[in-house]
Amino acid sequence: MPELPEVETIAQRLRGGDDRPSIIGSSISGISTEWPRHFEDPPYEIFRERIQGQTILDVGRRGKFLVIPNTQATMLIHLRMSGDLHLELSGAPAGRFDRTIFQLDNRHELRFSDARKFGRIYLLKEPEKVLGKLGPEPLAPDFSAEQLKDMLAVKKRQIKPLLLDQSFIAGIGNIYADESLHRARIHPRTISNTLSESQVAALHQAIRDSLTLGIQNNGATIDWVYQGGEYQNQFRVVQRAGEPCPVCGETIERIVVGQRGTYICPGCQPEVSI
DNA sequence: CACGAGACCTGTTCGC
DNA sequence: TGCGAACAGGTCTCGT
Repeated sequence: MPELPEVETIAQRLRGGDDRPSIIGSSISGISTEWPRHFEDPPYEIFRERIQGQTILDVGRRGKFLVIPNTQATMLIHLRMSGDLHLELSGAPAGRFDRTIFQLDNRHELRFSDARKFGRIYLLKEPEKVLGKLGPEPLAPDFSAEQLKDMLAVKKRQIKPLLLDQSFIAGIGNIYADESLHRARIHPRTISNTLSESQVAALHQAIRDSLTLGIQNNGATIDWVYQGGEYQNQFRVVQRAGEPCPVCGETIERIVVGQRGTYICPGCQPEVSI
């Protein structure tokens, strides 16, 4: 489910306000899991001991990680493909895929729902050990087209898989990569260091626009996994194979790039022959 | 360094 | 209706 806008939406929801309870300020009284492999570092039994009694101080986001500092350390949660986090009253009926549950001292539970069990949880004194491997935040005010140009220039990779590389730039996933490349009129197989300066500027703008729109729409709901987002209604190419491109009218195609399903408009995004 | 294949998991949807 | 194949918003590791 989650790319940057979806994770940002979840972080905002967990911060509460607006009739919604917050996890900030509550303490974790216990945890339970049916999938101990959620716990990457430290392993479950140690995690369980260390998290006991910790007070949650904040909920933030870095790339696709939820960043949850507490009294003694920082918890990181990565939702991978099918994860979701939601706050429920203790005793509320369990969801089908609720696999790890944090009991809070405010009569609520933080539930990690994860159909495919790919999600991972960390509790680290030094979260930079994990977060430090991430590339820049695409929505940071100081992330400039100039910086992107320099980053692209030193790589010789297909642009789409490069955008999906979290050490290159953080937070972009399959959907926002496709939407961004369509907005920027760039074919996903274009080699990064062959992009013109104007293409790079367009890509920079397109990435920020699509991510911002995603956040403004509470993310995208595509299938049964994640609910509550509306951005899917504004997709230009994703999941629209066979439909006319909203920009030029050509028929949208689904291809495969870097082993990922990829949507393009062949009119707007001509493949550059090398 | 760059890339493809295969793993990790389970659920839904598609095609015959 | 039934059944296997294909597909899914992510990332890691291995081999070339």
